[in-house]
Amino acid sequence: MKRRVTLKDVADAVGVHLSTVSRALDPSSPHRVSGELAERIERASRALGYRKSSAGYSLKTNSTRMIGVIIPDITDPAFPPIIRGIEDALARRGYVAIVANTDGDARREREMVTMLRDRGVDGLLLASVEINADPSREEWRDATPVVTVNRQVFDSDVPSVIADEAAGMDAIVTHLVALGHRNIAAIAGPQHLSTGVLRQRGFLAACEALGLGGPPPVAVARGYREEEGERCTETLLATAPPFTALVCANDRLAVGAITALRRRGLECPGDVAVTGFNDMIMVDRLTPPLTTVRVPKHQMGARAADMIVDLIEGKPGLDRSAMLPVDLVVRGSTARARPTVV
Amino acid sequence: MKRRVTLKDVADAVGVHLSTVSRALDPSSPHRVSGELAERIERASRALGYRKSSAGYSLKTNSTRMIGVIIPDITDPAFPPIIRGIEDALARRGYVAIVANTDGDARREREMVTMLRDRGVDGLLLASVEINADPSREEWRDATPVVTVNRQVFDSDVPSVIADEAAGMDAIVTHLVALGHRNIAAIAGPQHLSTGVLRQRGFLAACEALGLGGPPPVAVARGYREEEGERCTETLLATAPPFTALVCANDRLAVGAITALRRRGLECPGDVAVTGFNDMIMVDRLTPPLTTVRVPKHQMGARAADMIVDLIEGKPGLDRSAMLPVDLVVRGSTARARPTVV
DNA sequence: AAATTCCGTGCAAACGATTGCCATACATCC
DNA sequence: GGATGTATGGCAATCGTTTGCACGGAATTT
Repeated sequence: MKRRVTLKDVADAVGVHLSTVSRALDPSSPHRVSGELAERIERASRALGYRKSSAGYSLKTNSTRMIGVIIPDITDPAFPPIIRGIEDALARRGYVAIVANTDGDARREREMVTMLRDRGVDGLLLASVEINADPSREEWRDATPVVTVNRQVFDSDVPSVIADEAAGMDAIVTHLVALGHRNIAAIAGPQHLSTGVLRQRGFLAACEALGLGGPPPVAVARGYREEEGERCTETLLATAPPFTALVCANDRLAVGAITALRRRGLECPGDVAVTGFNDMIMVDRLTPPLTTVRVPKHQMGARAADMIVDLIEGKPGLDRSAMLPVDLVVRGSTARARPTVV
Repeated sequence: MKRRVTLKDVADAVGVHLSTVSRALDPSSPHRVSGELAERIERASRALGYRKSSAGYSLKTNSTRMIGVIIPDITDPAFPPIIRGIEDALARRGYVAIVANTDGDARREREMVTMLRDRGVDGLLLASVEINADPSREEWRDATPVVTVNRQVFDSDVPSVIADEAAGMDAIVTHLVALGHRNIAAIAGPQHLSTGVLRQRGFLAACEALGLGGPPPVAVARGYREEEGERCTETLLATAPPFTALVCANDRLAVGAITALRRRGLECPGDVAVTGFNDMIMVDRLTPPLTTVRVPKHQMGARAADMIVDLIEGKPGLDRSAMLPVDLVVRGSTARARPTVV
């Protein structure tokens, strides 16, 4: 068990003071050390295998170069691509992520936040937030920078990076209408999440803009889960006027919807067209492949990561928030509407 | 920007020395402090909002309570459940994970390892290892405990937690044979990964044990990806003798196989039965739902996490390695063999 | 030539915790 | 009653950095 190599060790090897080594090794030091000496120090430190102690560094600078990432559940296919984007961008800037799952529980979210702050994270990326501001969050926001990703809190100045939900919904409805659909129903997402309300608003606005008349039937899901998609579909089938297309707030809901439809003897897209949102993994392999909106998940995570690091390092900071463009990806779950309505 | 509360602050508040506070707050301290005093200290620390500085703690104790987790790609649905298991178990014991992706690149794996060690992780969980030992790993294994999860390195004493691959394959082949299949082909996984070779061995052994005669045709995939499943299926279709069942080393390969089969006008399970391995998310929603082997992913991660913490904390350590039982889950992608062979 | 600025380096004080050792006080034992 | 323990608490060293300040000498200015 050999002792670790410290600044002092390489200082002694070169014959200078350890503070000089510290400065020589920090390229951004305001205090320059002569070129030749820096060279020798560089060599010695490499030869001895010196590695800066992150504990010592953190203690002194009060910076850990760690970012806390809080998500509902890493097991939901919607999140891994975002996390990957975060990790990639963070790595480029010398940071790492610590991710924590809340399972959608607000209390657990608070626990995770304090746990992460205790660990000294330099900033927090929240993919778990609900639309109404958490008052306890305001207390520490000045101490720990926060940006939300994929979701946002309404009526608040917490920076966020989200997708252009409205544009996505507009693209979907436009597509459906072009296929001849006039009777469109929807399954909305949970209304305490920004994605849920923004997508629903977008859907409604698009229907209105395209002159579909009267408010379309919508069932609202209690969570982005397949079973909820099934339940909402049953409800719609039982209570709503006949429809030829079903717009779902998210891919998993759409998957559930197709299951429920099929169980009722209705085929997709033959009898009813179904659309998703997100373009998560595997939906292109379903039968039928799902028509959906691709949200730039990796880019979204990366952008949020860059944003929080900018905030932490006091960089100029281009924008305080970002809304990323989305693409409609047409696959097999949408087809021309049958002349005869179901 | 108010200064953080330190041990000294609460010590001053109570009127004792800070070392006493340190002891009072550490339940496992061998040095006991009187009940009444401990009580007052406890109260004061809570009142002042004291939180131990993890930097100070780490510097002094040389322990960060962080575990590095290295995986190929968090975006592959096979890994999030394992990671979740790791995180849950780690959290129970006061640790957190830092996960890094390698994209299957051995050089990147080494980079990530040094990055994590530089950050001072107390241990490493490797889901990225290949079967042949990395000599560079041996150097630091005494300094940083390692356990591999989901995969293992052969002929080495690195502790590992894996699934019972052989039993899984045996269950599959047995199931298929019971359905009347006699001509079974297989798509094996990459042979530099333990899952790849173990599952193939298991498959071959099962075929032999069930007296299927001659070595069955197998194509080996270069990676656990859908496209590889497609490619291997094409190969098999073109070069192998006719088969009624196709055993795939993993779910994603199976998904690709079904796609390729369908493209050739062959239906699953009507014309050929297809099986996967892993039971990843969504495979129960495919058409047909996939028959596969469920590996206890969450438990696998949790077990590995507990194992490495035991190693770190010098706990008795029950076993050095573990092999978790698996279950066959029969769904729609397997059916009775047609009398007429394809 | 004297005065002023730089530049490069060393010194030492933090940062916040843990822990071996010492001191005190009191109980216990013979 | 003296010796020996046994709790309890204080002291100070230590972990490895960063960084403000001092200092000497060289370069530049007046």
